[in-house]
Amino acid sequence: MRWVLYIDIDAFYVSCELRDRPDLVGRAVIVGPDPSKGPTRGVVLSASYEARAFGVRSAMPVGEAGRRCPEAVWIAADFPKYGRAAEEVRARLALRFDEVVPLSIDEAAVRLEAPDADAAGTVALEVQSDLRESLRLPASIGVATSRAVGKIASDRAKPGGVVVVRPESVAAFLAPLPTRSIPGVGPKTEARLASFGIVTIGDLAKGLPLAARREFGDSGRYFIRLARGEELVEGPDVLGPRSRSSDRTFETDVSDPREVEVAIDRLARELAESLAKERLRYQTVAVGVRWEDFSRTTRARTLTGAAEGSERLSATARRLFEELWSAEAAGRQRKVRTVSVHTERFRPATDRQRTLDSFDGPGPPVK
DNA sequence: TCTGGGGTCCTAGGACCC
DNA sequence: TCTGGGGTCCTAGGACCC
Repeated sequence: MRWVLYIDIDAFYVSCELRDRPDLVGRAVIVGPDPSKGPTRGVVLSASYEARAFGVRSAMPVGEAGRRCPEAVWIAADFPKYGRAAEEVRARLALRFDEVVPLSIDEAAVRLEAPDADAAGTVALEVQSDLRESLRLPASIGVATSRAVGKIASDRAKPGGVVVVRPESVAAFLAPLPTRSIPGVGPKTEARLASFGIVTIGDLAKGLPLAARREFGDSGRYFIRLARGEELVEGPDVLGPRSRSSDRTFETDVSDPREVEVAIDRLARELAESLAKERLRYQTVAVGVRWEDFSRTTRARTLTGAAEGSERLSATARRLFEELWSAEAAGRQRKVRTVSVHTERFRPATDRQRTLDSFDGPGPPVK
């Protein structure tokens, strides 16, 4: 019988930091920019369960988190460290499982053949101890026959548990949960469902009124299949990256377009460098602006062929920003909070020597 | 309380083609 | 002269996830 183990590392960034700072185990620890070190527009990236007891949550503005939990120990984020730890987890899982599907930096699913639910649950417990002992990382694991139910089970298993859902119990397991527990249902969809009287997954299992069926379309059909414990079509496994972007939020909102253009140049260079490392060429370039009122505008252009290097990226991005800015200047004239440079439609870079702009200037390429 | 920096997927309209 | 149906590509925006 085929099972899915859905593995989720608890409070991932904090747990990575605690490996280097065992003295902080058991304390309220928050990864993010320390608000006592001056004003910042940052948010909480990860909070230990001790900090969560004070009401601190991921994505909360750090000022709010500092007020809720004054005793917290703050640690600045170290993304390369977390990337390495994620690799360690995947490598460890690959020792035991043929198919390891990374689903985010702190989540992965593996396929398992096991005769019954008890046997699958035993394997999950072994994986959990293995990750704890070999990598010193705490995991929650959901065991089910589909990835989606496995994920929901892993959420219920947090922190540090294992939840096994037998195939015949899927609908009963899900029925009392709020629709919000479904991956893909956020606050907006939850509210739209509630307006039809659908609050729990059990309500969904009964079907949707005609008006709701029209409104939710394909996703509505998916929700109902899930709620009834029917077989689900699993998304494709590992694909290459589909897009890459870099953004920058200004410390204070900006009204001078030249200042934004300087930032765009720098973002384009960073992004081109990261794409070059992965040997990817891009064909679509976009620029996004988040305005002072937090709304967003984007402008995209697809090039006639795949491009690489920062010159082309930067020039295209600047042109898109000019268009976007003049449209705004003709109307509301809001200040810019965040600017982003975005690329997609990738093709592998060729071995042939590329265009001139992969050089930094005359002479041999630097580095 | 005042909201980061990454990403993915979906929808919808218009252009364009057969 | 005014017209169908289907498909793909492109763009913009939105919802959602970690």
